[in-house]
Amino acid sequence: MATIYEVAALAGVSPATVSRVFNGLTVSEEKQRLVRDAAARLAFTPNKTARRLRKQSSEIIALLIPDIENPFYTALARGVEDRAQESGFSVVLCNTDDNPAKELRYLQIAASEQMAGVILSPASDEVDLGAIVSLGRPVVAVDRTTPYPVDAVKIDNRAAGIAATTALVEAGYRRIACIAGPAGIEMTEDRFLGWRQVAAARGTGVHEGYLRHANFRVDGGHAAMRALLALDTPPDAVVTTNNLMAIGALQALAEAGISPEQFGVAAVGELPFVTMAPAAVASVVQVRLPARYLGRTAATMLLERIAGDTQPLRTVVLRAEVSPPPLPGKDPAL
Amino acid sequence: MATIYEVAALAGVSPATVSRVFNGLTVSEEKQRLVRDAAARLAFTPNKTARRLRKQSSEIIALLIPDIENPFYTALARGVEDRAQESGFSVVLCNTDDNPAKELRYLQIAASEQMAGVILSPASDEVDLGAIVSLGRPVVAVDRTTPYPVDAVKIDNRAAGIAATTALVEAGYRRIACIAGPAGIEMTEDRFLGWRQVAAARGTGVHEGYLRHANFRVDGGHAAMRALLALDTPPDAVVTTNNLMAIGALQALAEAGISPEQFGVAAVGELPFVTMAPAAVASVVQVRLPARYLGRTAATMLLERIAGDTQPLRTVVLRAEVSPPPLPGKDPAL
DNA sequence: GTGAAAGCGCTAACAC
DNA sequence: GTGTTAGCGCTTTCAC
Repeated sequence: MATIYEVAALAGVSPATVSRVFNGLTVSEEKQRLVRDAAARLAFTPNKTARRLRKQSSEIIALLIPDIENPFYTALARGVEDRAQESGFSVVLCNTDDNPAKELRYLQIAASEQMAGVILSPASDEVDLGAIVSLGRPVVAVDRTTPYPVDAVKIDNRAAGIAATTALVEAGYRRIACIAGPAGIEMTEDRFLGWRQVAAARGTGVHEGYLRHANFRVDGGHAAMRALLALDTPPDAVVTTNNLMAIGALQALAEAGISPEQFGVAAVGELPFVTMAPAAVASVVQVRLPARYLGRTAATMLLERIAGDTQPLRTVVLRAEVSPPPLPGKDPAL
Repeated sequence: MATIYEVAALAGVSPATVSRVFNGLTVSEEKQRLVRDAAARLAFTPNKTARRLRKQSSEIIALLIPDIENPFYTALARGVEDRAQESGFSVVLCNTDDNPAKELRYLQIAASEQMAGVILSPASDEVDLGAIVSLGRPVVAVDRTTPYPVDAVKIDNRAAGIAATTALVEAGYRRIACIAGPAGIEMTEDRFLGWRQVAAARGTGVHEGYLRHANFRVDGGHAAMRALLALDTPPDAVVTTNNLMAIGALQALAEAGISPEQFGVAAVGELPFVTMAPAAVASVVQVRLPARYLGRTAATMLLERIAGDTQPLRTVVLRAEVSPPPLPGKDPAL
């Protein structure tokens, strides 16, 4: 790989001039041409590592998500990546598995790699952002929050829980259960509080055992749904606080020979890749979360901070909406 | 961030000794202790950027995939990441969108970032790996191949296509169509050649218009299936050469009021997140591709090359298998 | 076993 | 507008 010195020698200018050309600083037309020609002839690419060492910062942002196999997070990642790319940044995707130890390790890597900033969906409230923040690296929390004072982009989770539950009530269901995520994560707690609020207000009664905590994955939703069906007075509908648990619940229902037309299912989140009959799909309430936009917004905020924006901490709250499934063959807009 | 010099000063040794301690070179017990204490007190973390500039190489590998929202690739990425992590490497995930321009850009980034190696699923045959290879960076092609001489890990695609089609023939279907991916990608061509071979051999006859090329996404499969159903003599079964197009096909069938029990569907690839009734699921033939293992194998090969392995180029071919769906609630093993 | 010193390739003062 | 030069923090000869 050619260096700035070789280009300079070939072009008959100083290394500094070559650097200036590649950084868009003022250089005479004439020398600019000489430099570009020489660079092209040597297939010169600036060495990012040297530049980073010198500048103490890079054009890489770290994105820490709990589960790369959850379509919600891949859509979010997509949003981050698209926005980052527009500004010439690259994204390193890190999968934390909701494991605080992995999360911490990635934060250390982000620091020692001089990454420009971090977007993360914290695995737990205890995540220690102190080290990275004190390094002056901007951090944005996305989807989930953290007690640490950083910018955040989130969903109005309470409203989402309310919307999901209300839709079931209005469809005539009266014994509405809730499959919530692990206790201790504000995002899922807000969603199930929305459920509880509606259940209490509408007098549908919150039966004993109608609240289930599960992991956020398909198997968690599946097991929880089976348990609900095994109750003495099983529910006639269920709200899940994320997308994958809804899949698990639907699987358990299918195994029990129950179609979604007979049993109310509402998910906070969008079901990925549904292949059910249109009527069945239509009967599943989906509170669509703007995952991609969430990522794009987080990236935008982070990039602003990286650029030196010093306004007070912000939390952007996005509103989810209950909506019909998108037409097949249509890509959901941004 | 503390530097090696500050640690050295505090420990009363030379910077070189600090470096040696952190690289596991021979240093006396005594000084080792001093250095570690000083490092701990200063919360010292070695600066990876400086190290990389000096060593001309990093512990980062680039993974270029066509579609991060396709569960096949996220599973593959998962395999790469797990294996990389075991060796202390990080993975940068890059989404090429099957766009040669994006792919090229990422390859340039990989080079200028001194990444240790590249694993990629080429967007096209024309991808130019010359630059990165001539830099001495190892490259492994995964899932898809490239004319360029690099290591590769792939599926026996012809066999997969044969298996999918044979299963439909044995189930009694006689008018079997094929929804293939874009022309010009060897992976999908091999799969549809498997289909054609069986169709010809079994005398099921390859009707005019039974072969459809589509993009690899859900909408592509959906449109292709609709077109097939609109034929004068529509097929009674279909083989799709990837997972997402199968989803699209199933959606189109569902819209037409046709259940998978009535119309044969075979997919090369695994349907993600199925929520259909067990009987319907069972009637869909899925040729399961070991996505995660594909990724893990590619990562292993790459890491061997990075470590200096100079054996001749290898291509590992993995065999897919037709199998029943995994039990719900079970995570597919590695 | 340990220290001194020379870079890795780039950027940013600082002179001119 | 352009060249000279001093590092960024680390690894690695080369002496000792």
